Amino acid sequence: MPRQSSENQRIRDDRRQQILRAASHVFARKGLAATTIADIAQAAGVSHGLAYHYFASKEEIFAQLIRRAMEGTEHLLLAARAREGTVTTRLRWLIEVMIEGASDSADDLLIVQQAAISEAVPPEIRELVLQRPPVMVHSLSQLIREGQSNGELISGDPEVLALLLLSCIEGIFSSMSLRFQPQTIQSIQSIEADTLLQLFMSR
Amino acid sequence: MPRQSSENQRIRDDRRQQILRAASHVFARKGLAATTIADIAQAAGVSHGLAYHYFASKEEIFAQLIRRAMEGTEHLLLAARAREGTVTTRLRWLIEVMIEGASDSADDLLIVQQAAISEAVPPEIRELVLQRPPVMVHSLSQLIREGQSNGELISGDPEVLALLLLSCIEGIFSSMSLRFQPQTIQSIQSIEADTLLQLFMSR
Amino acid sequence: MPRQSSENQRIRDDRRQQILRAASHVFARKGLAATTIADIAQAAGVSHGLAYHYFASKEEIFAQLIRRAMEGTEHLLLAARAREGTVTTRLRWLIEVMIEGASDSADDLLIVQQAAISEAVPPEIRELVLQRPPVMVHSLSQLIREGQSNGELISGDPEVLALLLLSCIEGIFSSMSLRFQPQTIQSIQSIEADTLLQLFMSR
Amino acid sequence: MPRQSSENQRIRDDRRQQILRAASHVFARKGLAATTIADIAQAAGVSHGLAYHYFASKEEIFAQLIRRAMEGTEHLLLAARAREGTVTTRLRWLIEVMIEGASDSADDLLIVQQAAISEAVPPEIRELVLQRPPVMVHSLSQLIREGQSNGELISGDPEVLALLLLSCIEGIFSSMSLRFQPQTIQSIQSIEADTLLQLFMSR
DNA sequence: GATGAATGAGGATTCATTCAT
DNA sequence: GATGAATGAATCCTCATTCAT
Repeated sequence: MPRQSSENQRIRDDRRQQILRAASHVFARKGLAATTIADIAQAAGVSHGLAYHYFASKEEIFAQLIRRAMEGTEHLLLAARAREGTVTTRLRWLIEVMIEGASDSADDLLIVQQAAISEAVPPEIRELVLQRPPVMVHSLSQLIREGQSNGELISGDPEVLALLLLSCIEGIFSSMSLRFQPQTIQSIQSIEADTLLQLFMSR
Repeated sequence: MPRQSSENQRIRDDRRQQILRAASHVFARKGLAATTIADIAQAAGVSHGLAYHYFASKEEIFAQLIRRAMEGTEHLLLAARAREGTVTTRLRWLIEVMIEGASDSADDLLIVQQAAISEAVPPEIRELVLQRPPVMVHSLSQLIREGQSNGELISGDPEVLALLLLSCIEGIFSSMSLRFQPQTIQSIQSIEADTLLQLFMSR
Repeated sequence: MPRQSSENQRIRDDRRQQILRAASHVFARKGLAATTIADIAQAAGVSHGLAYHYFASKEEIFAQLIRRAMEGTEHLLLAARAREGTVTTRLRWLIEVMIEGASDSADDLLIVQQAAISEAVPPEIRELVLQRPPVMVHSLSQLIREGQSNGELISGDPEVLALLLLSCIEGIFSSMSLRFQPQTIQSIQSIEADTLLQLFMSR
Repeated sequence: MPRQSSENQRIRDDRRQQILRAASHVFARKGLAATTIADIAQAAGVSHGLAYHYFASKEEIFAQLIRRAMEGTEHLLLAARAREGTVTTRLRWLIEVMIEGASDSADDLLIVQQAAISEAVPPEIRELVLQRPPVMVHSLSQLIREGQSNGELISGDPEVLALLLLSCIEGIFSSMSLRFQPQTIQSIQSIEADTLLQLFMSR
């Protein structure tokens, strides 16, 4: 008698997650090109054949991770803009949330960064990745514009300032992923939001 | 009549540079693993066999580029610390010089970044790359400490502040390499140094 | 209540036939090596696992098809030789029956042809296939000999003439399987038997 | 000093031929799907890597063989139609030449046959192969028509008769390739042309 | 009986590296 | 110095086959 199809579905879902999780870890450390399917399968504790049962190719695994990694970030900016309070407060919230989240999803961040850097990733994935920053810059610039009009923030091209802030955050992410000891991360998180904010506050 | 050995030497040097330049370009775009010797040779306009006259392996080319890329950055910090003027002035100079330099050596920066991210690069190269940031953080922290003691800069763990500044600069480099149109870079360069400085100035 | 064993047997037989029929179709179009068990299972509308309930391997399915395909042809020659009438009449009957049958079992014919051509089919199957033609040639040569001795047929080595006839018939089969539109087949069938006969009639 | 480019060209041509020759042999015996590049390389006495130096893929080797195999056949029919003499004479010449040629290029013939049979060969190659027969049938039918109008040949749809003749020839080829001992081939060649002709001569 | 998840051997293909010329 | 033919290790991917359910 065949397995119940619901049971099968559960197995499938489990395995997919298991493989994706392992892949995320390995891709983050080695990059797309240097990672072999065997690496991923071994990290996931399955045979490499099974990886192909669930994903068409190494690239597809990578693509799915990228998609998953980018889903979250979108909302965050909209949420920040929709909040109550001064622009400064909302910006602080945004920075805090992003930096807190960073340590949870360090692998995802590294993967997205690699995808952004390397022309070796398939074009359709790259487009996905390269599209996002301009969108985010634009969205953030709206919030900055608002802060400028009520005098909270310094003047200057809002798009440029938004890019500056996002770049700094990205740089911090990168440092955190690569170089921080867990205990250092704590102390950083507490200091950064406030300090970064100084960048933009008028005085 | 055999060619003069000095003439030979010149040819050798030219070829080496030619290959390194091409390699820098390709590695920056594709990463170590995804770049083939054939890619490099083609970009340099030589046969792939010739690359092995001048370099022992693909990794060695990569390693040489990394070494070259990191030579400059060392001095910069020492130079900043040795300068005349207030700490603020010296920090501004440092940031300006780094950001100006960035657009000249965008390829180098991307390569170093990849080397830092990816475990796929040979250990001896990675060590080289991962050693540097702590050294730089420490060196910069000395300057910050000086600024704190005379009240120019805000208080806080100098190492953490140094890391924060370097991370921001790195994030900006990354954005510049990947996303800026040439004309945008101009406007960014003018705004950033001053703005970034605000991070640390006491008020 | 367990199913009646006769009922079970019927199901088993049905499934076997279903799989063999599908396999015949797919093998005829792709050949042994290029056909996957998944192809066959899909064409049969069953899971690929089930194919292994009924057959030990892909090769065994192929072998069974070959055996089945060759069962018929044997009798035909004996039947022709045992018939009443002139040799010419009996030859005409033989050719007609073979060519009529061809369109019903085009898939089988293509499979046997592939088995004959390709060294990639397992030796024991190949032997089966390669054994047959000599036997058929010999059997047919007896009939031809008879026709020669009573002056109906032209002279010449009976074995060679038999081979010639069988080769022509095979060539026609092949053309019919591959290239004819259904409607063309009709008109061919009517013309061929008589025309082919001319090959051998003395004049 | 690099090798003279003419010398290189010679080597390249030699190797290509060497690989094609070996491939022809192996493909003829095993078929496209069951043949591995390693088989071909080994038969050619080169490494499998080298095969990829000269050909993009297994399929490309196969395609080149198909193209080569079909070049000759075209001309033959035109040549036959352009000859002097009765239609009967010209037909005999055609058959003789084809059958003589067959033993020289048995491998090519088997390959073309497989390509015609199997859907596993890439579509663009298959089209090439399936295009030919209709063209040949039509061309031959012109000659037959001529023979009918002057009473040399029996009546009947010229296209059908042309197909019949070509099918017989193909069947004979097939038999010759697969089953004949070299010495038998001789005796066959002498008998067939005349005998086959009988098919079509009016009486 | 029936399903499909799981494995791993096998085969296509790429590419770093060597070496004769 | 320079070229590119040649090799083979490494890697992607497919698919026959097994087996728990």
